[in-house]
Amino acid sequence: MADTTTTEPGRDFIRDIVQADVDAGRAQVVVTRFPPEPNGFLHLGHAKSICLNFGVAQEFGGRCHLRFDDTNPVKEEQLFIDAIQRDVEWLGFHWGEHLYHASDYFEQLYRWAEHLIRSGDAYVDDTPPDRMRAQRGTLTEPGQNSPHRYRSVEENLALFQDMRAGKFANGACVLRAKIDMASGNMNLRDPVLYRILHATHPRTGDAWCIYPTYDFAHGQSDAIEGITHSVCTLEFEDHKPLYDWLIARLPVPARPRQYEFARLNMTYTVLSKRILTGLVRDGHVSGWDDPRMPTLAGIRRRGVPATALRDFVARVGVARANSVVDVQMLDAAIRDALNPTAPRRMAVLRPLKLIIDNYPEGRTETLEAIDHPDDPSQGTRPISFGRELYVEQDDFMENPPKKFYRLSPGKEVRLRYGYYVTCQSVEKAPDGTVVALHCTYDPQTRGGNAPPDGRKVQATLHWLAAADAVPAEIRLYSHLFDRPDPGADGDAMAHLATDSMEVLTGAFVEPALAAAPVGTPVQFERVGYFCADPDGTPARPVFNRTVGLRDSFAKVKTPGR
RNA sequence: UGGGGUGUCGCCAAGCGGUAAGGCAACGGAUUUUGAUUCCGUCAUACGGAGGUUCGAUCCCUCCCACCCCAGCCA
Repeated sequence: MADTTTTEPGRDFIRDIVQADVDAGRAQVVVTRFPPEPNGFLHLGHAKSICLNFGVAQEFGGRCHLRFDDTNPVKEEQLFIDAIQRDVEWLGFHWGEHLYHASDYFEQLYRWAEHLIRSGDAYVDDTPPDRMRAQRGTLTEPGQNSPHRYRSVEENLALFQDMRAGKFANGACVLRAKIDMASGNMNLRDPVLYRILHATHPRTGDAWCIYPTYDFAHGQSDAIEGITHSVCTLEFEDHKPLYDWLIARLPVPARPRQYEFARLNMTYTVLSKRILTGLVRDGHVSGWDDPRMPTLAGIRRRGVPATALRDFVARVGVARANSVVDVQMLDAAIRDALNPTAPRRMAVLRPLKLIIDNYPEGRTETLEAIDHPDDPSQGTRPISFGRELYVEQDDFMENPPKKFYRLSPGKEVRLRYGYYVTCQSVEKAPDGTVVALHCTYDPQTRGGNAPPDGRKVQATLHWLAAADAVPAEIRLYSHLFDRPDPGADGDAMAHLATDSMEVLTGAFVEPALAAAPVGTPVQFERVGYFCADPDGTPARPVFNRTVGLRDSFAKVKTPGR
């Protein structure tokens, strides 16, 4: 079970900063953290952050904490807390003893809030939300001070205690930092530090009815844990002055620093928790782990190994420029991870009966197939051959165009590990559809070897003996959205693809695949990488297509594009 | 004349004053019992634009342009 990163971590500006801090002695041990809010499942964007935070800690011999940023009980659930832990571990990272929750610090944060009140840096404001918004000003106009900005310390302390004691309804008042209502940075216009939320928290239950905001919880939690490098995405850049403002005024045990990098965006994909939540809620997908979802759970179920994801993230790199990564980069990383190890098997997705007229009726024989062309140590397996076989519908054309190498009337091809066969005639249904191919085989080509006369064929096809092929359901997935930039016009849902999943119910696979363990990758020769889905049974396995093989013939079929 | 960022090949991305890495994609060609893999080769006189400093600038300065983020008691 080799589960090591295949691509060495690249160098990036974050690692340069950490290196410089280590070299200059500013950081004895490097401590980072991955701080998800448990309000949904982790997706590819989180994978980038996880690989960065855990990766940096690993490379510098430090540690990375998993910390749940659970400061908003109305959106958070235990279900998500569990899923997040499962996904981080699956990705290959371990927090050891360092599992934390912002909610672990609620009491400490409360005391620090009082500290701010005592130093005159925070006040309780009972201005109604809409009025507060008006007073905040706009991007180009300064805000106005709240009439409650200069309450006495005693009054603020009493009010804040009353907030905690549950004497007020939701929204009745908040605790605000007293900074600068005219600041060009909106985050400094007396930001809210605490709000009243009479809601049950997944961990603290009903112990609290006031909760710290992200701004008040995050930096202080970092400080408590001794985080040296607090790495987050670009949109928090404007929060850094506030982060620093709070750290500077509170008796915190450490002085963490925040650094920002660009979040991951990918073509034909949406990495917005809001939209992903909607897809699940409205039943557009089967769940958070639907194989089409860009969630780690979905990607895992699709059959993508964690190594591929780590490699992908390494290939993408870390920078500060907003960018959109081509999904094909992910596909390439997946193929590169799977190709060297995935055992080869044969499966016919859209079967077409092939009858070998000169093959003795009732006879069957056992042939030998190689499990991996580049890795002899994987060995071989027996496969059965008979008079009636299945081949892929795509591998036959009655009137083939110029560069079609596969079967057509009069054409000879090789059946992989089988024999050379030549198509002699076509059997059609009354409506004209081809129902079977009648062929002859050359007994001298057993195993697929060239005959004594050295005759060559242009194509080698995969096939299955009709006698023991196992019926299977195969699910082919493609992009959930039908345009490269689904969110560009602000309505991603309008670009939900209608054909993102194709279910093939009449497929067949090798007998050995009936018992394929769920999630284990296998290559269906000439088709792609697949893995068994938990929906299947030994009698009727279900396979997910992880990713197709590169197909240069597709370009011949549909040039341009 | 709000604040904060970013602009290097079709897509990512190195580069940190000395004359444009790498990956993906694409395109040739070789090998091939997967039109796969592998292997060889091609693919930025050019770094958003205009000035300037310098022997020399993608890297420094000035101005301009474009795009992204911020007006939640979300994170």
